[in-house]
Amino acid sequence: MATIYDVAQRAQVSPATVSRVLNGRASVDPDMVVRVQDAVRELNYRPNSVARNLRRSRTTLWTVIISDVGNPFFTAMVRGVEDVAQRAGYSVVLCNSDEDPAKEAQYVTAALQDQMAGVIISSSGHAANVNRLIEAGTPVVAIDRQISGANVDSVLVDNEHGAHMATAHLLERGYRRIACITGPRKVSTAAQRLRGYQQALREQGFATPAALVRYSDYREEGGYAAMASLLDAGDPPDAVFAANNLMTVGAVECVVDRGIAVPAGMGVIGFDDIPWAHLVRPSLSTVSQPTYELGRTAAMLLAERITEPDRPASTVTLQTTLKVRESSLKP
Amino acid sequence: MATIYDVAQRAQVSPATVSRVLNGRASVDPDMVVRVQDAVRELNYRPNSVARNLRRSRTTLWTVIISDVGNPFFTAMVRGVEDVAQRAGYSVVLCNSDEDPAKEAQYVTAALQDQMAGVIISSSGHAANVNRLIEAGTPVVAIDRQISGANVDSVLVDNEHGAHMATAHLLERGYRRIACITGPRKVSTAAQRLRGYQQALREQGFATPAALVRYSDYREEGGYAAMASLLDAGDPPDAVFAANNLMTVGAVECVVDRGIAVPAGMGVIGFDDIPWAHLVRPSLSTVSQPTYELGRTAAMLLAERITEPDRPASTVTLQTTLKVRESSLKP
DNA sequence: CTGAAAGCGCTAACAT
DNA sequence: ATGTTAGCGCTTTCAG
Repeated sequence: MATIYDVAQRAQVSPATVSRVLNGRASVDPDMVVRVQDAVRELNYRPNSVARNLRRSRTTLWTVIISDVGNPFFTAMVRGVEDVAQRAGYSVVLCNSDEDPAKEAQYVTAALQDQMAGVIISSSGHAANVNRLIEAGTPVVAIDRQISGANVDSVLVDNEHGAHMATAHLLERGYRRIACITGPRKVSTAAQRLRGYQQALREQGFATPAALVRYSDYREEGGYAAMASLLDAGDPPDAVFAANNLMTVGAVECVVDRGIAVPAGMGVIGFDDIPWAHLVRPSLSTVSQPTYELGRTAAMLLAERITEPDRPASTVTLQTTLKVRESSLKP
Repeated sequence: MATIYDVAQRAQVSPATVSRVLNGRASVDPDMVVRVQDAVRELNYRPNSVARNLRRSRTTLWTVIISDVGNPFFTAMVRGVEDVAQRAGYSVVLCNSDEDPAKEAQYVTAALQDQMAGVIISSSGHAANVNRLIEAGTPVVAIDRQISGANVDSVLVDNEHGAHMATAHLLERGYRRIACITGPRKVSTAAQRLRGYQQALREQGFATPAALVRYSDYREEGGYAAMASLLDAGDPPDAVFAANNLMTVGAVECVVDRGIAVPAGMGVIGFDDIPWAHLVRPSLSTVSQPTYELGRTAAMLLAERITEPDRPASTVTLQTTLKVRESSLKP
């Protein structure tokens, strides 16, 4: 690979001048500019960004830490991040923590070592990781999941409200024993969606027995198992609200396997869409999230924080929408 | 951030010794090892990998270039890559080319500038990009899509055979006017799957009229449009083979919108699974690919090429499986 | 406006 | 076995 010295030599100028031409930061004699550009072309010179990064002590890389690449919710979100990142001149390193705080910690360490320009994180719960980044001065944005005990830019959705809508809708349709399958205890969205569910029940004068609540893992298998456990317990539910898309799929599979009809024998509604929800029979009612927009917003917040490191942290909350399809329509 | 000099000073040794302890490359006096380790801990020292990379003139980053992050096929593949990469000490930068050769070229340029340790690419067709990498000495593995005119390690599936199985299955079930919706002309998988389809027809003595073939874009909307075009032409098909998962979904949507029954009025089979194919009604018959394994294999090949740059390029072809579900069962 | 020179933090000869 | 030293390729003062 040609270096900046090769270009300088060929263009009969100093390396400093080549650098100036390349970065357009200072004014350079037009003749020299042309000579440098010619030399760059002739040598097929591309600046070595590793050297540049070392010198500037920053990179043009963002780390995005999500908890499940297998979940279309996160990939759609990442798409939103990438589109903004690319436009702003950053590349995105995608990291999959698998809901494992240890893996998450590893990725945070890597982000620190690699001098990442910024981090967007959907944290599995512990504030410690995020605080390490903040202390090191790395710009961070929390996405999808709140981080208690860290003062950080955040992009969230109205989880409580969404869960409330879903539950109220089931009540309105005549379901009376409504169960809730929520996510891991440490994850903010799990707690908030559970709270929205409980509140909707209470408002209508219904009890919120713990027997109808299951904490699970936001995965398909977890949703299946939780549903099985609800059905095996005495006095099973007549409807279920599942706190994410994959668990909804798992729950439906379980219900189908048991030969229970949806929505007649069991009403189902889930938080977050799955692709092709409309092709599934019965089609799945959901609380729909602005997934792509979530990513875009986080990316914009990160870009802003990078240019203005000292402004106060802000939290953006996006709205969810109730999508009533067949699975929640009690005949 | 603490540097290696800070650690050296605190441990009363030279920076070189700290480096040796950290990298475990040479033998160091046990006492010093302990002193260094203590200093590292006390200063919370993490090596700056940008500096390390510059010095070693290589990084521990892989670039994975795929054509659609929104397609679960690619994300599952990436999961396979990541699992192997992480174990081998590499991080993965995921890049989304959106089937756009220009975007792909940008990412290749970035990979070159950033001194990426290796690249796994599902190319949109032009060998030029891949050749730039090879000429620069960057280890490359082609995944999912063949690159003609480049001598490169490749991991593929038996596209022709898979398409052949799908088409033969439709014939066997009694469908007689079978259409094919394939991918972009430049993409190797599109050509191969089309060829498998044609061959199966010819073997059974059927014609392969161009009127029953559509080139599309491997996207849901494209599948929908291609199906619409097939239905609007005179003498419409009684079955369709779609060359990827998203186009299958689009085709089914179109058929449903037109009020045609699947599989009675229209048989449908697709290449590559979609998640929850079994929940969709009618459930979709598919040619299933070992997606995760594809990623794993590519990653292993890349790791091997990095350690042995001069060995001859090899091509691994994985098998596909016919998954007969409801959508292809003519009553 | 331009060039010389100093380093960013680390590793790998080389010397001891 | 350990330390000294010279860069990796680039940007950015600082002089001129």
